[in-house]
Formats: sequence, structure tokens, C-alpha cells
Amino acid sequence: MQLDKVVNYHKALADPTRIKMLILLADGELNGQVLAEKLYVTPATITHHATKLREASLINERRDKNTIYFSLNDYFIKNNANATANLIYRSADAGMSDLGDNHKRLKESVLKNFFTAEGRLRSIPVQLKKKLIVFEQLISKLDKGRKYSEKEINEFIKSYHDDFATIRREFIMHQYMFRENEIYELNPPEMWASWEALA
Amino acid sequence: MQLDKVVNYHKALADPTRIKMLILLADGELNGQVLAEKLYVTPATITHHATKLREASLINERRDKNTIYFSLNDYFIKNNANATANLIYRSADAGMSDLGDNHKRLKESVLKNFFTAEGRLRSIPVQLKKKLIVFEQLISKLDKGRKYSEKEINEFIKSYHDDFATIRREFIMHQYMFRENEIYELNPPEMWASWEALA
DNA sequence: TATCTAATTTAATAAATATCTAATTTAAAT
DNA sequence: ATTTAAATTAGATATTTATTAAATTAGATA
Repeated sequence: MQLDKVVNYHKALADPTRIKMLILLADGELNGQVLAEKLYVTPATITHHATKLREASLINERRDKNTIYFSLNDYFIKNNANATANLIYRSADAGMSDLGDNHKRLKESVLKNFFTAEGRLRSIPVQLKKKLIVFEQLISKLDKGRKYSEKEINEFIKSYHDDFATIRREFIMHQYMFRENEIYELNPPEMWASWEALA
Repeated sequence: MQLDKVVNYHKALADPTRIKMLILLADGELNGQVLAEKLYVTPATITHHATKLREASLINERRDKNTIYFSLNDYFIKNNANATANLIYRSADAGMSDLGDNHKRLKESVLKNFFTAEGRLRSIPVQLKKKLIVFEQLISKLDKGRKYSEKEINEFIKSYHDDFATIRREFIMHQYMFRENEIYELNPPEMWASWEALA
């Protein structure tokens, strides 16, 4: 269940000292001593908070001699927020209606640029919006209601892109599929992390 | 200071029972008794959580006779998430000349400050937004459609900055270029992780 | 080897918080 | 005016968590 993940993400951000740490790190990497000084707490406290931020994937670390430098993990800070709305609204109006022209155009452009003429995936988009378009294109090739073994899923993804592990993980993360006892199955579209939540 | 607001927002979502309440409410309004029953807690507990959710503007209430019906406040659930990233990224560098203006101004400022008169890159910006501006400036000097060897790419980057390895890696990471069999080539701009995603 | 430095762990404490039961309030309905 | 149903408040308890001082670890460096 990803409930815990969402809760932990918010717990990580539910403390003023940790938010201040992130604000400081937005200016560039800093080590524990410096953070402690700027925030008027002891290094032990920084270690404590760094652990929580690390567990939520909000920071990265780099060691240089005895010093550990912390920096932001941009990706997770930006994208985890969506996971919350997606979790809450999974059954809500993911319906048709206002598929704006913009999105239609973006979709065309993404499908054209990220897929080869043979239909292979060139690379995984970095921008979430585009990534979801790509994933939904792949997902549309799977059968609703059918149960897939992990091996089958891997083979399926590999027919589009070599990095099947990443993509398989993201399929779960964005709730296109769910896994139970090593068996994978599509979720209903209402549960997908579709682009509409991102406006 | 909006720090408290952001912290409170995350505190409100940092509890599994409250997230479950919101998930239930996504299907439509419910009163306290029903919520208590579905979540296996007492009405008093629901009152407690409702107070926190109300303080974070995540729910609305409507009274009908003796019954109070709770419902989601869509607006705040969808929009407060951005406030966090904004707080983290915006309040950094508050002293510099790029205060929340349009992108054109920021771009001018970045190009002016991060490049020498001779066009060399002084340093790699830490802030993602600025970093992408710098990268796009470099990328604009490469030829679309042309195939580059790794050595050529290294030489090209070195003409701007000594740390060619980092920059080359980031070119790939942010999808300005792709690499195949040691050959580098520009991606179309639609694939770039451009600044627009960060607003 | 001994020493220095940054970070972590440990143990203790104080504050915050999630939950319950029991009592109280609110606003009908009888 | 009494009764009833839903919600809130108050008080108690157990858990979590933010913080610190002190001890320990992990890497340099002399």
C-alpha cells in the first residue's frame, strides 16, 4: 500500500526545521556542521532530520573526505506532491470532457518525438506530464483484466525500452498497475495518475 | 511567514487516518458517524482529525439538522502542494536580482552573471531553474541533427567550463541530448526538461 | 601510532499528538 | 418539556518525535 509512502512524505515535510533545511539546500549543497550552525541546532539534530529527509528521498548526499554534503533531490520534491492528489482522487472524475487542445497537441508531439518509427521508446521523458503520456501509450497495449507474471511484464516493456526495471516500478508508482503475490494487473483508468491532476 | 502554513498543510496530511478520511470524502460528502464507522474509530477521533483538516482548509462542512456533512475542498488539496516547492525554491536566493519576475528577466540575469565577458561559464548554477538556463545557452551552440563523438562533446564543453564530465552527464540527464553507441546527438526541444515545468 | 574532525548513535527528556471514555452541547423531533 | 441523535469537549493514556549531551565511529592527517 502506498498510503504509508504518502504519509511519510508529508511527515518529512511536516516540521519547520526540515523545511528550513531544504530552503537552505536550495541555494546549494551544505554539510551538517554548517546546517547546524545556520539553524541553531546541534549536529545530532541535523543527523536526525537528514535521516527523515533521506527516507523520503528528498535529499541526496555526497561524501568528500570526512564531510558529507547534502543537496536537494529535485525530482522527488517536485513530483511526490502529485502522488497525494492522485491517491485521494483515484475514483474521481478522471473522465473525458475537457481534453484541451493543448494536451492533444502535447500528446501528438510526445508520441512523435519519444517513439521511433518502429514504435520503440527512445527515452523516458523527464517532465512528469510527458512521462505519463508515454506510460499511457505503453499501458494501452496491455489487456484489461489479464494477469501478468513479472517476467511477462518485463518482456513486454523490453520490447519498447531496455530499462524495464525503472518503467515497471513507475507503472506501480503511478498506479497504472498493481501487484499482488508477484502477479501484475492493470488498474482501472480512474486510478491512473493522469495528466489532468497536474494542471 | 508562510513557513507555518506549509508545515501545517503537511502535518494535516501526515497521518494515515486523515488521508483515509480524504479518500472516503473523494467519493462524496459523509458525516462524522459514518466516517467513524468506516475507519473503526470513535466519533471523537473524527472530530479531532476534522479539526486539523479544517485548519488546513482541506475540507468543507455543511450542516443539515443535527448532521454535519464533510466534503473535500478541492482547490486547496490540489494547489497547496505547489506552495511547498515554491517556498523551497523561491525563498532561496531571495537577495538576488531575480525576485519572482518573468523568465526573460531571470534569463538575462543568469546569462550576465554566470558567463564571463568572453563567454566562459563561471560556475554551474545550483538552482535548477538557473542551471537549465545555462545548459540551454550551451546547447544552443550545438547543431541540430549533427552527430558528435564523445571527444567532440568534451572539447565543446571544455571551451566553456572545465568540468565537462558533470555537464555532459547533465545534458543527458535533462534530455538535451541522447547517446547511442558513444555518439551524441541533440534531442528536439520538446524533450528538454525546460524551465516551464518549474513554475 | 596518535590525533583531529565530521557525523552518527545512544540514552534521556520534554513536547506533541492520536485515541479512547465519559460528560456536555447542539439542534431537532416528539 | 422531554427525548433523541450527532457532534464536540474534557480528561487520561500511550505513542511518537524533536532535541540535547555524551560516547562512538569513520576517515583523514601528522
